[in-house]
Amino acid sequence: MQPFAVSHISGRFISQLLSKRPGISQIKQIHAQIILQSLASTRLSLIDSLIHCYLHSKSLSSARILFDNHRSSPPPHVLLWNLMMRAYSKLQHCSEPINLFRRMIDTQAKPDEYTFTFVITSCAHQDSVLCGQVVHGMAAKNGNLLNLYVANSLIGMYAAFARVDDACEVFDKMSKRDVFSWTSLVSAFAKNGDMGKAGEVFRRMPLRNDVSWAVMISGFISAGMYTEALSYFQDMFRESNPNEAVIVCALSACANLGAFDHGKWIHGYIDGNRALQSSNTMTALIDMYAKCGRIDCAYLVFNKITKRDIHNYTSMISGLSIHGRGEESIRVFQRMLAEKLKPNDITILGVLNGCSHSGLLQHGSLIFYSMESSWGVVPKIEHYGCYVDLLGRAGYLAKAFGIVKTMPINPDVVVWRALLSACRIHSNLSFAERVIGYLEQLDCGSYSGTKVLLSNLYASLGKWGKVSQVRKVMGKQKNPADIGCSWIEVDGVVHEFRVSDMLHPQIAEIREKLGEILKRVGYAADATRVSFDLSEEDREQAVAWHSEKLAIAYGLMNTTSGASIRIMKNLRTCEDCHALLKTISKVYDREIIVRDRARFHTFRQGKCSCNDYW
DNA sequence: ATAGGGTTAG
Repeated sequence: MQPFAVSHISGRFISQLLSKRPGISQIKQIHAQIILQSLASTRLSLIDSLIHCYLHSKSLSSARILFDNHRSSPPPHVLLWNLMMRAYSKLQHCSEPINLFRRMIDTQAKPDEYTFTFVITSCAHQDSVLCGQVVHGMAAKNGNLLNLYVANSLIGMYAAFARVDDACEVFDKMSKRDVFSWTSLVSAFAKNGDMGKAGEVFRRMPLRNDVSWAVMISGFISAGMYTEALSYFQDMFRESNPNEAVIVCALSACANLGAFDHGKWIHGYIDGNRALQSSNTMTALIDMYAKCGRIDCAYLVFNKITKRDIHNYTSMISGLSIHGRGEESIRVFQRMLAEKLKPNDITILGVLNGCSHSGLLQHGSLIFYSMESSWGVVPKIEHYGCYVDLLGRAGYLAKAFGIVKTMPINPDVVVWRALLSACRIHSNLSFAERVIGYLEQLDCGSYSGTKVLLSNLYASLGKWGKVSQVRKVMGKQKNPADIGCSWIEVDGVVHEFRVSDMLHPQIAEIREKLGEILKRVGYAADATRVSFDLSEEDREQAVAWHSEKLAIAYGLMNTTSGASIRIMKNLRTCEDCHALLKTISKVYDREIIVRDRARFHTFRQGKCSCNDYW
């Protein structure tokens, strides 16, 4: 039977067509012609070009079929292996480049510097240090280490594994380095949490670009050094303009610091740059405003978005939740479902959190029990933690304990803490002791993490003998990151206070003001309740120096324009401070908003918005 | 060819 070929097209002409990298529908027509005219057997290079074209139009599966078929008789050219590997190495968490590399070695094909760059990159995407080291060795044997790209990708791979020494070794042996080599080395130190060294290398760089700045700024953020992140963000403007990644990072720093004025400035900058207006920046803006205590501004950003995606919704829902606006959080969630958007695990976590803050047991239970069947999201440990928290806060201690005992994942410290927290809220010591008894029986590592909570529980019930008993078992395990630390933003400047630190330039003034406040509100600190981690001698000083109180003093001293003082904190508001804030809000007639980790408490006229806290 | 990103309960 004759093929339907309308006219005969020469192999040479097809080759020319393919070299122009046509679109997918044209490629398919040309592919059909090659089959119809049996050109594949006479001109093998046509298939190679065809694979090249399929890869160019991102049709990886079509390319793969052709590649696998023609591989047998004359083995494919290195270029073709490389092209296939490059395509797969663009996908993260894909082991195909390594599989292809193995097959390539088996067919006696000789890898070149391109091959190694792709394979090394995908070793970094994979979680395989060992694989990377083997490939490193092979590249060395092949004499490809002198290639700039190969060495750069090696530094990048060791950076991904936070293997600083290996990254340095490759870097030191290079004869020529570019901005990629330097940036990757900075990234290695940053991934390792050593921002001091990262900064050193960063300053030594002969040339920096926007990515180099992004690596530093995001490094500071993962290290929890938000003030430093913002200061680098400001320095950056002298050299280059921030890109989307940097903007998102800077907004995250503002969110963590509660730096509203700074965040607002960045918002203005985004409004003036079309290139920065993306779903990512909108999501980060919503999050920033919510975490700065300005849910009204978060709404404004959210409502202005024309086509809202799942991340925008997630950010808005979580924002409403930390503000204790559970009903609204559910309403936005339902609006999202009506728009046929499928929630992800974090969206569900956000809405569950909203339910637990607002005591919406029924809504929360419904979402928790149907999340897998309705949206295909398998409950993770975080969701269990949230649900246990929801049940516990609502007073269903036995039901919550039942969930913990029967859940399919091993409960972690967070879950136990949520359960014990609920016991504290409902002043149910005997139930807490039952939980502790159960935990001791299990004899697992999670017990130690709950001791702080148990001691807080005893403290809130005035059982001081029990408190010191538990504290003794805990011993000294002070984590520097957990030391009391508060921030307050006044006129665009973020002021940071730590327990017993004297670094603030106005510390003497603030101290004086604090003394005045304490006297005026008739406040007597109960030294037995604060800072058990400190020695006896330090304790009294620590009470007076407690970072949060310093921040309040500074706020009262300097917030003259508005009635409200906003304080952001990374530690649990301690009990005596809570009492102090109530008194101050009454005596000074100020509204005080405190952020405790991710939750807001508003103090107004001697009352606190959250009644479940103590 | 090689480097960088947010949304998470307590």
